[in-house]
Amino acid sequence: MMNVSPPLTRKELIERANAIAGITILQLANMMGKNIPESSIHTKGWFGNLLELSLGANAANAPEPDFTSLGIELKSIPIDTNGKPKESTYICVTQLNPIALSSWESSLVKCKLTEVLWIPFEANKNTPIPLRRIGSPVLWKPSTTQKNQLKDDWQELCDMIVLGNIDQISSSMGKYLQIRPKAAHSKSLTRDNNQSGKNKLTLPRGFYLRPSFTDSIISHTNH
DNA sequence: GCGTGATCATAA
DNA sequence: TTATGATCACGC
Repeated sequence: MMNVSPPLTRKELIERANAIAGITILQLANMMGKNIPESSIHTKGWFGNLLELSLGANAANAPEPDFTSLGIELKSIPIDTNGKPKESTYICVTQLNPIALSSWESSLVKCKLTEVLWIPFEANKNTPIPLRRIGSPVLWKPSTTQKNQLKDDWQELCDMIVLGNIDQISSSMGKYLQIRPKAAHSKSLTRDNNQSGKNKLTLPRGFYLRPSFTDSIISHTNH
């Protein structure tokens, strides 16, 4: 399998992403010497990993942006035949300690969403995986309005956690940013280390962006 | 278990 | 049809 080194500049990263825009998943897999899985049931995240390899992402599974030195996060985003996001987008784990909950400015969500390279790809079930095409990349930084929207949601949700009410959080909360389970299974447990959490065990959760938010990103920038 | 990459499956 | 809650795989 070919090894791709990290891009040294934003420009180089964008050029790499533009170079694969329009090709199929089969073509990219061939370039990287990878076999395409039959089904995505047991290979969730496969395409995201293929993209990381082919663009030279280097953060591995560390809680920081994929292109570490550039501070840019990579996100693949499945789109339907109308170009709309098919799924919400996972951002990061919901940390349950006082420092992580103390301010938006120092939060992992803000860090991950400082700058994102979105790579849309066709994901309608009627198209065989190998024939699905990769779309044009969108390099995005949140606007002031978007930042405020995300911050408001983050604050509301984190306030609940700080008050010891994490188990009252529902996925329906948050206009654009939501908290949902992120675990191996529904019986998974993690410790709530925030000061009002009384060290209770709770289901691990993550932050996700709703499709309405990501749609505004990818359809805005494309025309 | 934690954090990464996400999508599945069914209730609403 | 859509969104919530659940789940799959992997490195460490």
